[in-house]
Amino acid sequence: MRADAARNLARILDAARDVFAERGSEASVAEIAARAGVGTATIYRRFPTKEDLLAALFEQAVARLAVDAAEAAEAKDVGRALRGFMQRAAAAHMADRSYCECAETNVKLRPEVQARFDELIGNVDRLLTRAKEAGEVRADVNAFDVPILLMGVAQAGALLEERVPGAWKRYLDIVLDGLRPQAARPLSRRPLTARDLRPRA
Amino acid sequence: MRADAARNLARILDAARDVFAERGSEASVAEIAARAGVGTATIYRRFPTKEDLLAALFEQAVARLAVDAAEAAEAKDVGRALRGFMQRAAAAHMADRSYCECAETNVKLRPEVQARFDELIGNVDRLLTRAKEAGEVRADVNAFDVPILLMGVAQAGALLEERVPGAWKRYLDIVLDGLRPQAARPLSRRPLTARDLRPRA
Amino acid sequence: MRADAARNLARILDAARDVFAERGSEASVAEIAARAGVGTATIYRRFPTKEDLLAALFEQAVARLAVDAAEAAEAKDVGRALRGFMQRAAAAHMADRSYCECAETNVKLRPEVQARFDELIGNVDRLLTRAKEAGEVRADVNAFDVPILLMGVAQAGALLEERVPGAWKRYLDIVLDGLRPQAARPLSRRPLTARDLRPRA
Amino acid sequence: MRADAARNLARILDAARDVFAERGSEASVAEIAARAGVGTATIYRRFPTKEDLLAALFEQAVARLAVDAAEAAEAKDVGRALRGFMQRAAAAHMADRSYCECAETNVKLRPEVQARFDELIGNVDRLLTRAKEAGEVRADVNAFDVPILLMGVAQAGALLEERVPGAWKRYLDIVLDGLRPQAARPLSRRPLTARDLRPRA
DNA sequence: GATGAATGAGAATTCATTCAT
DNA sequence: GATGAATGAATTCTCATTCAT
Repeated sequence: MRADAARNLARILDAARDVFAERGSEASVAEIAARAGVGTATIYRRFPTKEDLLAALFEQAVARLAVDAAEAAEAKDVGRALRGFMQRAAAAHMADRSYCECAETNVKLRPEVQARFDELIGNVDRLLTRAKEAGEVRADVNAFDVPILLMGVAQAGALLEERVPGAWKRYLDIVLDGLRPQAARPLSRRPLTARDLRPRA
Repeated sequence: MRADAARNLARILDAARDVFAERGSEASVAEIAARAGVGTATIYRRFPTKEDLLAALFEQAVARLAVDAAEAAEAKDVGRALRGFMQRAAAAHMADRSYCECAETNVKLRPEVQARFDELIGNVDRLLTRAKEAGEVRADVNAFDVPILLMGVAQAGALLEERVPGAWKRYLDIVLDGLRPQAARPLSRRPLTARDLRPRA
Repeated sequence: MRADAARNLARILDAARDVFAERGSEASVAEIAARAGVGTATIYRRFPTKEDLLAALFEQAVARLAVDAAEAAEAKDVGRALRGFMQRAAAAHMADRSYCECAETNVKLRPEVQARFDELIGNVDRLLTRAKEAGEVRADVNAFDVPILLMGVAQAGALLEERVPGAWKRYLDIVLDGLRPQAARPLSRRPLTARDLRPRA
Repeated sequence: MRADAARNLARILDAARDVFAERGSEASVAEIAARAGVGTATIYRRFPTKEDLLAALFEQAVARLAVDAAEAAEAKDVGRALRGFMQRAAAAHMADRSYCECAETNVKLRPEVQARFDELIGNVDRLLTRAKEAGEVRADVNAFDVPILLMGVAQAGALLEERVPGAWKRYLDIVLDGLRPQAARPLSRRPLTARDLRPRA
């Protein structure tokens, strides 16, 4: 039954992704089970807690961002690559209502999520370093700023998405301009460090 | 009994403001009633629905922003006034967990809220127009962009507030720099119009 | 609605007493609600937790024992009074399947239950002291031994009750004989003290 | 495969013994399977029902008591032997949280358990007869009383075990004194007979 | 007019048992 | 013969809203 089990797991993850994306993280496990065509207990076999399920999906999402950032960091035109990365990332945030909700909760403190997040930060750091060297990005921002700003763009965009689909792109543009050196004024607050985002820090 | 009733209403609104600010819009009506020292039914007499209560508070909050924007629009140093307004507004967003939640729901579509929002937009428009004339703000943004951007800053800041209090100020700085003409690139999306935010539009 | 509420509370307590007595403490709140003719939420309004409900009933039961012990302590024939008290107490244990279950759990650690238990112990102590003076009870037992022994008799009796109703009386007789001085051998363990039964002791 | 199957059965029984002893009869089959290193279905192949598994273990436990009683019945110092048997038996009850729970349910009515129980009763009867002849035990008790009293001691002891380990020994002492002739008063209930404990009797 | 008691609908989670591989 | 995946039924608890006093 390895095959069937794997298929069921995939159906659960797919269903959960869809349902959480549509309804947010408060969607009920029953709805996911119904969409996946399994009983709720089947979900609880794989994921002892609803939060575990959310964490698994969130981890995957962060991992996808990390991969994308890694590719962007290698691109020839680094300014273009940075913008492309942030556009794709923001679009991914927008497509999943639960993404930002997970980032708000302690889901983000789970070690497996932290590991992916560290990868993401590392890759973004490489991307950003090159972008600074190319004069595309102001010197006083760091990799931690990027996911924060993306979250803000996505949340603001979510307010409008139903009525003005894609409006978030406008706000991403403004934020990207804010990252350019040309308009930079001194920032009133220090950049974040890894310590700031660690549990109990 | 007019006096008692009015006092009760005030206590309800105060309690609801506190509770929703602390716990978010999912706080229970019972908790608000307890904090206000009234029965739950007393709340339901004034506000047929929990959402009606949220809307009343949201309306007040938007009204306060409108007043602040009006004052800012008259200030001598318009650049400084804009930044000051946005800092106070973002701080207000941060202080009330329910604020952004209301903006996400259809609370924002209620006519009384719309009226306040129109005032806010009008005042921000005056502020922004002067700021553009002073060369402080790029020409391609409009008043609708401001509350959107504030919401994004506040939501991003909320992610960090517990661990890095005040971090939102850093992100507001970046957004403010993004609004300056110096780094402006063409925006990929048109600005919003009043029609975009009307019900059924 | 004071009257109705009080009536409902009484019905809840009566129903809970019956259901827990019959089915034990694992009976479902739903069954109690059904028997009481109320919704489950009504029960949760009065008793935030199922355990709170159990504790309230347990407290009442201990209180009844305490009253009975107080009366017994005043009786003329102290030996007869002791036996009478223990018979009635054991009968009460037998009539309520949840009684011993509560004594096993941390329900017994609740302060309100502790207070009743302290009363019980105090009254039993008076009863026992007089019984010792009258030569009816061995000197090396104390008041804490009494509820323990009663529990044992009741639990043993419960095994038989369905098939041999009242068999517990036989075992109570044997225990009562064990408390008499005539057959006393040194006890291998020290008596309990109040400290032993306190939380964290 | 005979060997593997036998090994699995042994592992299941060992694991079940441990788990039920620690957690009581409400421990989940899944936990036992995990501890045994087998799948749950393997358990269900051997034991169609969780209760069948409990019964098998209970049968073994009763059998061990029967053996111990047989040895005690042959001992030179019969009073000492009786006390020793009851101490060991009570200790065994204490060490297995599920033991008394099984005795409470209809597990005890299964024929295989009955057979073991009959052995136990027979051996205890021999032990008791000799003890009566030696003047160590009152004449009006019989073998059926012994397991009942042990159960009572164990259940009472269980209430205290966590806080006052070994306290049960004190209560066993009292019960043993109650079995001595010196303090015997007439018992208010007749002794049990084999018929009382038969199914449907 | 105010109160707070009552409730129905639903949420997460658990577990003995069955079934497909 | 063994496995572990699947599940239905049950359980505790929550909350917005209505209703009787």
